[in-house]
This record gives sequence, structure tokens and C-alpha cells, in this order.
Amino acid sequence: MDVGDTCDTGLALGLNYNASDRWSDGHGRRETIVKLERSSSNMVAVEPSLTLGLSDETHGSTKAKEEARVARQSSPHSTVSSFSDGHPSNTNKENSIKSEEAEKVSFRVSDEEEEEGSARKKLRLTKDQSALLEDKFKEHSTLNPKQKQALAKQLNLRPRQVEVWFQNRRARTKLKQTELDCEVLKRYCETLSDENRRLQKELHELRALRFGSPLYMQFPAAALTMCPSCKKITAGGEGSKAGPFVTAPKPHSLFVNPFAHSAAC
DNA sequence: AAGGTAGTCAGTTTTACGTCA
DNA sequence: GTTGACGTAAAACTGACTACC
Repeated sequence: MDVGDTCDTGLALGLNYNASDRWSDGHGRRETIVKLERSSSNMVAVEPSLTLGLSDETHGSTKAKEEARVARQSSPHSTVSSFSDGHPSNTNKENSIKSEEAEKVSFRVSDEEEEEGSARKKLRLTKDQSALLEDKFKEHSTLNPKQKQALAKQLNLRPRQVEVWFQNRRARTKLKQTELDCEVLKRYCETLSDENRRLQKELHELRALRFGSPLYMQFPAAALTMCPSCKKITAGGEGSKAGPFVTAPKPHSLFVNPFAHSAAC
């Protein structure tokens, strides 16, 4: 068993998402949605690395650039023309939109109408739009139709755009979590490698120590076995349950599998 | 049971934008 | 200063799947 063996132990990268019933659509339909956050506190821990929108830090955009970008969005096909006056209303955030109003929302164009006869145009969300979407996402990672309508109206977007944004946002969250899990597994694999090297060395030393010792005659090397889980070296074979030649067991707490505990011992 | 509808997801494509030579 | 190639982020699309009626 070498270091390579240690890493090739069938470790599987797994994501444990809990399905939960977040909302009902009012028709009695049970909506099982993927709960992206394993826990609310964990979610918070993940959040800082998730950046959406065009922050100055990540994109180096200046206010002027942002304004220019917003201005470009005010093309006739833009769906955010109301934001192009340089006053993307923060008051929108404070608007409480009643569901009845949301049902009456009429958008300038429908999805079909807009797509008709024109190449698809990609919208760039403004900072305010992104911020509000982020806020809503923190509250709920999915939206019911009324929430979607209301948010779309609040943002002056089409419901479909809000829906797509939430889909993509959930996907990015999941991807980020997968990357984090991958990092944890990498570190765990490195720890296993180190521990394996240390144990190999220790075993080598013990064997060298045994050589010339009366105990060596008592336990031929082939009769010694090492438990893969607790690292105890015992005399193998029948009737060896209380073998006298035992190394100091390694404290398990030093060596915590982040995903599972071995039941070998 | 079969068909329709609506919602989500994974995977992919397309587009906008920043960087750099 | 500008231009074009390139890479990346994210908006949008597609098809599969599932639950419900």
C-alpha cells in the first residue's frame, strides 16, 4: 500500500441536499424542491463567495462604466428601460406588492412577442436588480408563481427572466457547494496520505525492533495484521484476540472522516 | 392507465464584457 | 487611443424528469 493507494480508496464526492416542501401552488400540488442550503447557518457561510452582478471589486467597473452600461440597456428591446434614467428605484425594494396586483401585471411584451423576428438579446441586470434578486433568493431559493410575478413587476422584468435567474442562481450555489466539498475531500485525502506514510514508517520501525527480539519468534510477520480502521496491529489467526503485541492505538479523533465513520472496528 | 400541464434540474449555447497584446 | 482575439460570467435555451390532475 502506497500513497497512491491511499487516494484511490473509492471516496465519492457526494452532495447531501435535503428535499423539503417549501411552498404549495395553491392547487394542493406538493412542490418538492431541492433545498440547496444544508442549513441556514451553513448557507451563510457559503454566501460570501458567491458574487453575482457587477461589483466594483470583481469587475473593476467604475460608476461611469456602470452608467454607460445601463444606458446601453435602454435600447428599444431592453426590458429594463425604466432603470435607464439613472434612477434605478431603490424604492422598488420597499414596494409591497399585493398578490392581486401581481396577477394583473401586464408586461410590455410577452416572451413570444419579444423573441419574434429578433435575435435573442441578453440582458445585463443592474446592480439594484441583482441585489434585490439576491435578497429574495436568500429568503427563498425558489419562487411560487405569485412571488415570481410580483418580483418581476418590482424589477420590471419578465417573469421568465426572474425564473431563469433563480434557476441559474440555484445552479451556481450548487456548483459552489460542490467545489467546497471537493476541497474538503482533497484535504481529507492529503491527511490520509500523511497518516499512511506515518504508519508505514512506524510499522517499519516496529518490524526492525522486533528483529532479534524474543517476540519475533512468537509472532512471525505473516501472522501480524493491522486493522485498517483503528490501526491496531495484532497477532492474526485463531485465538489471537488478546495478542500481547499491540501498538498504541491512534486516537480516532485525529482522523475524522468528514463524510462517514468507518465501522470496521 | 394514459395524456396533459407545470415545475425543476442538468447540460448547453449564446451574449456581454473585461483583459491583454 | 483602438482594435481584435481570447476568456469568463451569466442570461437564456433545451430536453429529461417528476408530480399532480
